[in-house]
Amino acid sequence: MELSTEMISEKMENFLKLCKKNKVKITPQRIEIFKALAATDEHPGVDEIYNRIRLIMPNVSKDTVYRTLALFEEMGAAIKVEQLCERVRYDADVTEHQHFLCERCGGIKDFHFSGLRKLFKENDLSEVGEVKSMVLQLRGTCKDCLNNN
Amino acid sequence: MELSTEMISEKMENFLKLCKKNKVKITPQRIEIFKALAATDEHPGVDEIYNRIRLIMPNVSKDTVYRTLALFEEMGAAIKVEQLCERVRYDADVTEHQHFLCERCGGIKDFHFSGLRKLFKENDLSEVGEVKSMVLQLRGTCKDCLNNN
DNA sequence: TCTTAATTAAGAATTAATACTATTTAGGTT
DNA sequence: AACCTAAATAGTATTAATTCTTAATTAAGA
Repeated sequence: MELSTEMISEKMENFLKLCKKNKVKITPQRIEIFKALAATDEHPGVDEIYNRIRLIMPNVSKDTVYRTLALFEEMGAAIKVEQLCERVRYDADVTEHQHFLCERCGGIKDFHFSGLRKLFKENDLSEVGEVKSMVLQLRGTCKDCLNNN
Repeated sequence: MELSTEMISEKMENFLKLCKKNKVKITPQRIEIFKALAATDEHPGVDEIYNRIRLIMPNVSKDTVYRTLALFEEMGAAIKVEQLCERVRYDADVTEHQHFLCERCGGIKDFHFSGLRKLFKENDLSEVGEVKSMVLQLRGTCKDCLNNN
């Protein structure tokens, strides 16, 4: 679903303010990339943005798209859809539990979060679709890292 | 933290049963890889397993480690730590919301889940560490896919 | 022991993401 | 309005995770 023009221009104004606040140069590339991102609710990836931008600016490099999107996140103009774990990692514990990722040491600790199922029943998700699984992950600093510092 | 020997051999027995149940051949590589995985609670990645196995079997290929871990997941002998999103994706909506990933079309829909903060207060996570952020993602089939089929 | 489909090692191929470098440009300053 | 400089960009190279290919090996049932 594409968003309305008014909606987008409002977002664009806000974006330009954010750029000035952050002393970030307003370039045609940045404007087009933001416009492409703000015009959709499809949570596009780098390639989708890149392909769209190339129609208007045939010479943008993919590197620019990567850099620009990362910049938008830093500025608070966009968020990255959570990738909970950069690399594939495995766990021989197949019972139900949740994962805590330590941002300092990169380790993962298991924990049990109670009340999730109950909460799940209380929220009506039929408008979204048929939910098959749910993932809850936490991030922060693990106890070991807190103690060793 | 390494797990106790009894613990591991119990897991190993269960693993061998699973192999037979799934008509999967029991190879020395699979045994060693499972042993390495079951012996730790560190949620190792492919490289960690690979390096450990090479000490015992200097010729295993990384490809075998990849294949074997994926097989373990299929068999139900291990789980993959949730990677919520294979590729980087962005969202211009920076307000608090959750994501629903459609397994059929690959799309992402936004939704709002209420009661999370309350639940968060009710769970004591001080034993794990200092929590800075929390991610809740759902997976399933989105409404559009359900309707178009 | 024999047979065969499954598994493997080794290395090539693929692909997302990042880094490098020479060139260009936004935007403050004359 | 032209000028200056740090920031940004295009184009290309590189890195690193994962997957694929192929020929050789092997587990396990007959």
